[in-house]
Amino acid sequence: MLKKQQLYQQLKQDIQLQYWAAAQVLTQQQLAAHYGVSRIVVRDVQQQLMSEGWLSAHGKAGMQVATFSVAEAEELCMLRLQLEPLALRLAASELSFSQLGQAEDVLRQLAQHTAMPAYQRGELNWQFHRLLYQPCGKVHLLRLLDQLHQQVARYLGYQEQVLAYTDTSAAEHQQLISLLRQRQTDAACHLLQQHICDASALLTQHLKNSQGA
Amino acid sequence: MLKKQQLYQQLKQDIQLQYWAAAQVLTQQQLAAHYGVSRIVVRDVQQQLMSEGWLSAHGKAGMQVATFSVAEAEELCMLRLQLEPLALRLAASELSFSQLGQAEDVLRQLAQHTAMPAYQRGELNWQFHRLLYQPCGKVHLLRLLDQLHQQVARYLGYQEQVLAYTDTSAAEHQQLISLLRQRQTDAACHLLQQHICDASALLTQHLKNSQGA
DNA sequence: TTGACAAAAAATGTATACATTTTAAATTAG
DNA sequence: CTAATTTAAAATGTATACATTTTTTGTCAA
Repeated sequence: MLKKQQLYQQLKQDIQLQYWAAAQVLTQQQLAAHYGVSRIVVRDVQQQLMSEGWLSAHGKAGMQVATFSVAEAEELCMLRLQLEPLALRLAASELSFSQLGQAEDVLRQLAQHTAMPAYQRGELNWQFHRLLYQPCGKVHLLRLLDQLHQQVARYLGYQEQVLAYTDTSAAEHQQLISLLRQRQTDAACHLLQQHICDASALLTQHLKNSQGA
Repeated sequence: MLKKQQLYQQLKQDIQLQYWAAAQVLTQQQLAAHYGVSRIVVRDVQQQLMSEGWLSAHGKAGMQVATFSVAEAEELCMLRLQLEPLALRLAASELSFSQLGQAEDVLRQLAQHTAMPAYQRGELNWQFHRLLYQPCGKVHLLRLLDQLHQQVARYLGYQEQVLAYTDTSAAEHQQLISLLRQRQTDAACHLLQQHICDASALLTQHLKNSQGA
């Protein structure tokens, strides 16, 4: 029960850290040998990672490490832009002060531990957003947003550039909280929209830079 | 390679036709024995169907046939309402006349073969919509809409009541095509929105009825 | 040299077998 | 009789083994 979950985490991270290069074709046997597990486990993880977009089918046999494209990045951002404000709007009236407090605690963690590795900051950042959406109570929407976040995280690649992104947004995060506390839903949603736009711009810019290199 | 796909189709259909009742707990062994395949195949299919919402995890072991709730149905409809007009808007300018023609052919099939089984009509209905969205070129969005359609199909349960739904919408479908042909994108999107609203109302009504029974 | 075809190698799909975990039953102490 | 603990049964996770498909290699004829 742990082996599968373990391999899932490890393989995903190895893809994100580009140990396995984008577009590289991997075989079940290769992975099974490399990680010291049976092919069965690899198959399970493979299917999961394929459904999450980390791997893609490659012909009749084999799987390919997902590649990057500006178009895909823009699509992901567009979907975030479409769905996250919706989630926030649905959640806003349900948000308890305790939940807002939780979200603020996450922000404080981000502010205090400036030396935290990039991927951890990324996770905390999403945790913050997620806490705000949670009370909307729409399971499909929330799962969808989780998937989108994963995809975007793949693009960010846990690079240190993410720092710039999370730092810039710290002020916006605080403002978002205070708007929500005052139940100014419209303003909060609008700010969130802006916030996602900014993040999107940084992502596509980052992507264009790294593709040029 | 066919056995897996075969079981996938069969099991999904059996769930939809309520051979396996909602909320029923199934074991791998049970299914393996019933369908005459190895547990490995069942595992693969199980994971796929879980990610598509037909099955849900049930404690530490076992899987449960997904249940129905008005809230979930409404959420699915809301997401359709949010995303399908978006897809149509993005696709509208790219839609070729040949593609519009294809869509019309599907409509004609629906109109001619009135005795077609409900599930086939449902598939054709989605094929029509899908053809209109396809040219938007957003792979994630399209995959997402496919998943949503699957979920809604699960709710419709291939019951004959679906007929009412598809019949009512025939006129709207034609009108949609003609608006798109004239590149009246705004009007087309608005009509689509209306169309989905109608379908949603029928779905939730159908659900409330069948739950009362 | 090149292209097609045949044979070998490798990879995947599937089944069986074993190990571990989970669930159910049974026994016993209170 | 109830509750807790132990024991047995069943289900799942994982590995190995076999069958089938896919890919590659190598040979031969044009």
